[in-house]
Amino acid sequence: MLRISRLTDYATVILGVLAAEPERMHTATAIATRTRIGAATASKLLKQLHGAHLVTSSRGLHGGYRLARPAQEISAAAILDALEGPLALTDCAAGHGHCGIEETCRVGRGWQRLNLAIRRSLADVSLAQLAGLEAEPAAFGQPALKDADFERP
Amino acid sequence: MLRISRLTDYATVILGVLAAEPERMHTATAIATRTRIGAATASKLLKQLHGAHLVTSSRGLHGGYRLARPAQEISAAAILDALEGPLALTDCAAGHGHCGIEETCRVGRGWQRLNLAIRRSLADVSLAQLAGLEAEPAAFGQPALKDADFERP
DNA sequence: CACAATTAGTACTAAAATGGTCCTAATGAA
DNA sequence: TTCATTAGGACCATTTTAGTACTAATTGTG
Repeated sequence: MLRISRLTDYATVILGVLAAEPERMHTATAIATRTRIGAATASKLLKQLHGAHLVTSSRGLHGGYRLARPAQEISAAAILDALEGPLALTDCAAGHGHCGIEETCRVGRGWQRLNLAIRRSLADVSLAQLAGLEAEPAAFGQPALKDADFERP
Repeated sequence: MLRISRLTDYATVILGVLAAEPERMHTATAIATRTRIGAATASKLLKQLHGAHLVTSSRGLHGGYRLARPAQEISAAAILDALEGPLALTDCAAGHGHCGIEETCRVGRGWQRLNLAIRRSLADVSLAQLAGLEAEPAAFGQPALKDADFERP
């Protein structure tokens, strides 16, 4: 029910560990033991995060992973995108049209707007905040839902 | 990826049909043919919606379903709740503690806050808006994310 | 009353996503 | 060279999701 997958949750935990010591290299197994996530799973996640350019890697002895940029500059939306692909509340919202269902388009547009609103919320939260590393609350308070979202064309 | 299930989408379409003619009774099969959703599926969904008190039903000849309250008073959150249970972005957010994973609690709290923000967005959108029945945009613009959400205790 | 239309409830099945593991290759520092 | 390490697959078990089917209960109408 509108939940992120467990793997995405894990990934956030992993990123949190990396964010706590951004300068050091962290091996996949070290992270795995530290977070108590299965080694193979942690490794897979790190690979995905690397593919999404959220972490950098280096192989060989003394290799490992590191955050690609400061935790303040990694948004929850970016993490979601990396792990679960672009946010799309519904099939219709994902594009391709062709719902085959009458009236869906009307409803579908509604979901798409909600989509946008949620995405804004996600974009406004950084890894630093998610992981509880931020000392002070960031400059929030922008409406996630804007009037324009529900104006009729 | 943070998507509602297809059935929930269907349910919204069905509710949209009911909302378009709130005074009439609509039989499950009529709705099914009108929306091109499978009859058995539509019927199952209507039963669920009835269980959640979003529609009222009456059996027998000339029976059918009807919206339980005006479309303006049915929120997207209520629909989500009816079809997919209470919103919980992560397992941890759903309660029961015992993540077994170190550090998760810190991260988990972050997700919970996002949870709240998203839920606010969902609560602020009515079926009437989702289905495109609202003549004018509602009084939106309240921040879905509030500063307080990310203040550290 | 008897019938037909209609919802209620439950059980079942097929398909897809999810979570997790394992293996082999490539890499790079000591 | 050697060994710790990431890269990239393939693979499988489990759960969730979507959809169907069947039977019972209810109620207006002739």
